[in-house]
Amino acid sequence: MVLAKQLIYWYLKNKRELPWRKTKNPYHIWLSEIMLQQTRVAQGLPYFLAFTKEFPTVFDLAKANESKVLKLWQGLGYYSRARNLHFTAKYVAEELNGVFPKTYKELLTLKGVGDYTASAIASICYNEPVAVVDGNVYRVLSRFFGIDTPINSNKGVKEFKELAQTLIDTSQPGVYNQAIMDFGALHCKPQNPLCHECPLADSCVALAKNQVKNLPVKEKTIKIKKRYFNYIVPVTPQNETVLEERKGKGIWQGLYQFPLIETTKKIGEKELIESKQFTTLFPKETTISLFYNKDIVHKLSHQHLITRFWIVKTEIVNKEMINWAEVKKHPVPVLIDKFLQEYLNEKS
DNA sequence: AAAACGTGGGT
DNA sequence: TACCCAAGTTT
Repeated sequence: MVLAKQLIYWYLKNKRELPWRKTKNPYHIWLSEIMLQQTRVAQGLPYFLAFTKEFPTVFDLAKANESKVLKLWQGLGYYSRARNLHFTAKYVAEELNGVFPKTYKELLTLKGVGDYTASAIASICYNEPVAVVDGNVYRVLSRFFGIDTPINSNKGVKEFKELAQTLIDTSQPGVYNQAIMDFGALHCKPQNPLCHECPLADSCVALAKNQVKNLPVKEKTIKIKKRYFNYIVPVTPQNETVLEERKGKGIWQGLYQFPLIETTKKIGEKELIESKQFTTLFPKETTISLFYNKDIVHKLSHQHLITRFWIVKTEIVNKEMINWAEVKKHPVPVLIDKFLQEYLNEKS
């Protein structure tokens, strides 16, 4: 296929030197692919280096406890990836003697490994000719072929996967897959693609029809929900506080936070200290103060958390208390980590 | 099978 | 500012 050859030619000239491109070790490839799901290379790179240093083999990762894995993952987001990563590491280490599955089909059975990741690992590590379809591939193909099927519709997913599979260079599928992705990331970018110096300009349908900026098509945007978080930060004379693990469904599962009083609308100090949750937490009198003089709005992909941090000085708390020195050992959301940095800085 | 799941960079 | 979107997967 001409397109494949052109992409590979471009890739060999323009590719980025990345640590996971020096190896076919499936542990490293798997780790990098999980980290890069919905994540830019620049953001994932330091985490890849930290993980490979801390856990040189899948056995090392399997041995760690989940909290340590989450701590190292802290700040990378989509924490289910870290939990699935750890689960799969244990599975591979304990059930498969540390040997990763070698086919697309078997790789798909691993937790956290979907169509894209199975294709990436199978092609890069084992030369299986299975095409990856990530955000870059959707963009490159929709423009090059002028396809306006919404990429997040069932029809689009199927259509693009089938098309991608017909284009793959079966003699070097791993190189081809990385070529089309790097081309999408660096050249056929979402905004300001480099069409004027594009090796595919002659045959690009979107360019010919002046539709580049309209492709790919994505249907419907999610609507953002607002939530109101009041974090209660206990401080005792013994230099203790309280940290709780987030459990069950929802955001930040497995991460830690201060006791949270969530409300559907803004509330003031009076309502807060009269609330049942607050009075239950503190049996003795307290001194309360707001840490920031304005609300912190922490933005997630699909919700805005309007947040206040309340410093509560007290003798005793109706929860398990820990020393402040222990706090930084726990994995916490970025929202909490930012507060901690400023609070501990101010405190010292 | 639509919705949930984080964070940060870019415009 | 607000919105897009980034090497997607799970439920």
